[in-house]
Amino acid sequence: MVQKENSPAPAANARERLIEAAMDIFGQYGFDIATTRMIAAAAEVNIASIPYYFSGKEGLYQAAVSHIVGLIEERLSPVVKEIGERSLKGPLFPDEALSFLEAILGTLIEYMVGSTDGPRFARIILREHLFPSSAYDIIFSRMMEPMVHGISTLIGLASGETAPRLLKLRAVAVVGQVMAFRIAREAMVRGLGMEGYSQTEVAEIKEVVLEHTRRAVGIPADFGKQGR
Amino acid sequence: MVQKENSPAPAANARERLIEAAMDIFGQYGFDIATTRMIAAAAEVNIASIPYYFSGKEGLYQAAVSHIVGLIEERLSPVVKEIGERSLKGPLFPDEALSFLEAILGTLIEYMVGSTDGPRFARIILREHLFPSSAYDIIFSRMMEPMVHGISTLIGLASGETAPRLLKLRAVAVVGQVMAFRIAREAMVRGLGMEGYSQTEVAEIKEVVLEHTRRAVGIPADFGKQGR
DNA sequence: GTCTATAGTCGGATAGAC
DNA sequence: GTCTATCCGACTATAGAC
Repeated sequence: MVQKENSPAPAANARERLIEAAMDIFGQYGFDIATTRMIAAAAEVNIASIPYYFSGKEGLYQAAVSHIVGLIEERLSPVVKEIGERSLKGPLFPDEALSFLEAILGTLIEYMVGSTDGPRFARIILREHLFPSSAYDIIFSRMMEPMVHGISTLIGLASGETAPRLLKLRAVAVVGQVMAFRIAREAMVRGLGMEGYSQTEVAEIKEVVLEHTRRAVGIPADFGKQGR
Repeated sequence: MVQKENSPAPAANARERLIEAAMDIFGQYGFDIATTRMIAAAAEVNIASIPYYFSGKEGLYQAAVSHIVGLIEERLSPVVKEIGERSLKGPLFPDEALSFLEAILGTLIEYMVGSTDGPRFARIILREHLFPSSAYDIIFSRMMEPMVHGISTLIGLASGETAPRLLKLRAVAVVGQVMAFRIAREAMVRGLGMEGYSQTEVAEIKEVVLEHTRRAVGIPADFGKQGR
């Protein structure tokens, strides 16, 4: 697997390198400012590889979005799996549903707001919501739909609320709080005089969002012993 | 003020027409996809007028952003004015602060989520948060900073909370809920099978956000008679 | 102050050698 | 499968007539 020391450098596995670089560049600049030249340069791969492997810039973009969604699925999979296994043994108790909900939101915040790569990926996701492209289908069907469905179900189980529409609205509002801190990062950074969120800030954000969520869902502070 | 019926059509007040069209086109397509040709065509003005009046595409964009911020200021000005006048007579009571807060959020939701032009403008605002350009200063200093400051102050007065940092985080989370419904519009529309928000949906959204806000801020349901 | 014509730049995709 | 060279198209901005 060692590369030739000579100049041209064949750069094997160009496909993977391109996807990696594409997530980075598209995330940083957005679809239309990012150029295939930038991406090829970052991947240290020839520009012609892009139409070759992905039949164009747009194909590469879709592949990158798909990969990002995969990363998020991966992050959430432990909790999702746990919920699945627990559900086999019968319906969740409210306090269980609540702690699953908190686990999901916590993971989301840590990844989308806190980590170094998450925020860049979050930009792509959010951008697709503002200006949906052909890649939005991937985001909707593999990420937004399952997430809103899952969260509204958990809110229902935790709160006892049953109206599905109301639950969906609550779920969107709750997820929206998480996204707000990603979107408002710029304003927060200026207004609070930070330069990006540190671990402390992420912890504070998590605390506020989880507290709001518990309250919004109508769960009293002394919950946990009730409902059984 | 009547125009010549002849072909070339001089198109007076080109400046205003350009700003009007720019808000529309930039809002619909985003800065880089929107072209000066589109805007000039929509404004029924010659392309060369753009560098002439605004010294380029970017200058026109800034002018459009500034105008949008002005429109939002205008929408909120009645409440802001009322708060200012009331504040002269002494500090606000908690229930007064709450109802001002609700008025502001309600206006925001109606305009940014519900109305026909608001959502298009909201796209520009949100986009600037994801990919700040030279126009972000305008948005931050004339809109985000005052809004977060005002809302966190009102939350403080309504809830009795005093820690400024916590209040700011709460304010961002609360505003984030409003934005969530603009961002998630696409997903909501698909997931709930609507096509755009109707008046009914806007009312539901308003109800949910205001309810969450009251609860998040820690105001009991039977509030209003307390604190005096 | 508004227009036409054009210059100058750049990005994406293709052709074809290796 | 990777590379070089090149083409084509599109966009912004400028020059200069009216």
